[in-house]
Amino acid sequence: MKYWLMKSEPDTYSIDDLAAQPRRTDHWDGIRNYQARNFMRDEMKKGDLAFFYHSNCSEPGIAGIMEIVRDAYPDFTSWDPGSPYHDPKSSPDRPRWFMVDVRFKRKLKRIITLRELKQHPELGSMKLLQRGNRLSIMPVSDREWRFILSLMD
DNA sequence: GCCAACGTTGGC
DNA sequence: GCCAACGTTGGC
Repeated sequence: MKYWLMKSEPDTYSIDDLAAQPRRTDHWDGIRNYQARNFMRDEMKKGDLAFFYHSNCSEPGIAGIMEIVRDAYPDFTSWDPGSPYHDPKSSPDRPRWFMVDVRFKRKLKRIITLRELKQHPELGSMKLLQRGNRLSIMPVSDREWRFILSLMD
């Protein structure tokens, strides 16, 4: 079982939006970066856990935890001309982009902000904190996962 | 809104 | 295959 961090802009889709879905489950669409896609398609598996990270907002940070409940499958928004995520190079026959299904597990008692994460040397090698990092889906090590959760104690 | 850092595109 | 131009991400 692996751990992940997945970013979303809360103005577009927040952890509360996920929690409000039927069965608290939704598909994670719109990933249009190859590295993020490859993580999702090749390594992410049903049963994995992920931090829901709020990005590009007033308080960037980890807002909660969700579970991957379906392995990657083609992102159908990629061939929907009406979708903001439309990619003319993707089709049902030759899907270029993929998504997984995620289920809300819980919100953290408080948001663990990016600013706070940066203050811990234990997290120095975390991908999220690397210079210029723009990946929207990235692995989190077991140690980092446990350490981050311990910050709330 | 600014802008650094990056990824992608496309001419050559 | 190179690389300039462009578009996007995301913190601040």
